[in-house]
Amino acid sequence: MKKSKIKKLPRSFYNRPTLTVAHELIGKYIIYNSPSGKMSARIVEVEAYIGQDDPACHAARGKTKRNEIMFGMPGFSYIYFIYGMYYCLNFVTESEGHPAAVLLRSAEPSEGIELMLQKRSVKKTSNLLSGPGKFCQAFGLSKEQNGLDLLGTSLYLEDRYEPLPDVTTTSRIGINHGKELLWRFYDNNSNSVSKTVSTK
DNA sequence: TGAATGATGCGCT
DNA sequence: GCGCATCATTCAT
Repeated sequence: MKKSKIKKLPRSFYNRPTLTVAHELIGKYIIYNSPSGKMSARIVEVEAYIGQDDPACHAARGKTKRNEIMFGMPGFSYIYFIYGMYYCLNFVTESEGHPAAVLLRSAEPSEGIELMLQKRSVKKTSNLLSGPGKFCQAFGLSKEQNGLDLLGTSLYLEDRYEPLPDVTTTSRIGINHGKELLWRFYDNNSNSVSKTVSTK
């Protein structure tokens, strides 16, 4: 077995300001030991959603059955159903009682690509995980995986100590409120980003 | 290359 | 009912 430096991200990684966590998540790896096998991918695009003052955050108008996981401890998965057919995966950040999360928007497939292609057939792998709905479809994530502890053995994130990516910051996508906030982060050198924004 | 649109179901007013 | 942290397809340029 190859000796490479790999470390599962600890609870303390998530228990920090959400914008810091979001920025540092670019270039990290997500691993899912699914019922059909192991899958992993390199994160290239995320967005931050931060409680009280963020009108686009699900938790902005208080705690409900749907968003209660965001009010809990950091380092858990928050998965919600959207537009009648897709799921989106978030990582809960900041301390308990402070609702915030980072939305995983897109990633580059790494291990278990065949498994992903069984759930979602595409011509180019650059289109396999290049969107929040696409990612959950390929990984087979649904409400069953909502509220998983990211320090468990099923779903977790790793730091593989690769060179730090060149990260670009823009406004978030697909929302109607809080558009002015530059809370979207992506790897400027990846071809798997969900939507390119004119950088003029 | 980009704009418009339909699919489809849940949570909240 | 309406709106939604989306996507694939269709049609126009």
